[in-house]
Amino acid sequence: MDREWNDSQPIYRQLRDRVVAMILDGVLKEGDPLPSVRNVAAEYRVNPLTVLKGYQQLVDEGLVESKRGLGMYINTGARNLLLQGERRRFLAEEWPRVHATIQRLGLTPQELDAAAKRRSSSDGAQSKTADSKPRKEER
Amino acid sequence: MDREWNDSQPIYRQLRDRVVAMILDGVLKEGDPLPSVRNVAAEYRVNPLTVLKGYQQLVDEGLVESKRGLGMYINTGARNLLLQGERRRFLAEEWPRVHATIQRLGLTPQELDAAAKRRSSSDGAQSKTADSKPRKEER
DNA sequence: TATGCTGTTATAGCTAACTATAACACTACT
DNA sequence: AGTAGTGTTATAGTTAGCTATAACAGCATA
Repeated sequence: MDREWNDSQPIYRQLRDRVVAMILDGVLKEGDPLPSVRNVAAEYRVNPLTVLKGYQQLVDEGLVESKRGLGMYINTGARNLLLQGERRRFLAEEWPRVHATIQRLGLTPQELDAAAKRRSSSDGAQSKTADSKPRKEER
Repeated sequence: MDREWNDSQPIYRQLRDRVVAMILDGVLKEGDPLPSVRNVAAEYRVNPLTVLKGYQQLVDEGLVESKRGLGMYINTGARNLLLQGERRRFLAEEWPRVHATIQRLGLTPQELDAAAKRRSSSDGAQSKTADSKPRKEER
């Protein structure tokens, strides 16, 4: 399990995204309870408030419901709501930027496919990158 | 012209990314000066320090060189260095995540193509005119 | 020398994100 | 009633990002 956090985005946002991914992947089904705030906080060594903030986003989006003393439960229709909303957001905001980058770098479908497969394993070694230029060290 | 900033990333990072894009697109060529810190700050209504921070990243990456009293100039070999580095970073870090999202949402190539096209109209960075502000271009 | 453009540094203040610690409120189960 | 699990709120402190304002330092040219 990933215990690491991407430095380019707030933790609570990444937390929200992970739950979303789990719902879309069917790991968490409608009616299921989310992992408890305290559990997640302990597991990932993060402040409970941070976890709560991520969960609250999901509540605000109408995806989960909070039952005090019980837990937070995934609403019925959550997955469908996500498939609509996330698709729209991705196509309108994220994909155009990514697409432009792909064009800019001149990446081929072959390269992209290869990189996508390599995903599950942690890519430790990249051998082929030739750093031809000596780096400057002024400061 | 985009005066808007993406809320999901710090401005200085986005600024750095824009310059990188302009280098890759050939809008800025090696040896060219970057738009001055003060100009950019005024144009985008942003603090000069924020601009400087973005530019400093480029210096740290060995892409541009700073000449006090003159300006910041794109190093020779910058474009090549970028094509290497950005490709590696994108394939290793960004693409796997994006690819997973595409899979998860069940997006088809048709939908992706359509969304990609809808973007270039509002983007404008591809045209040859680098700047709306008339700049001195002698060196 | 004076002006006007560059990059750079210094102070100080604001907000968002995250943290630590603690307490409160509710529910289920024994 | 007691306990242990939930979510929730309160207080307070740290850091990163951004801002405003001002000054300092180097280069080119009239």
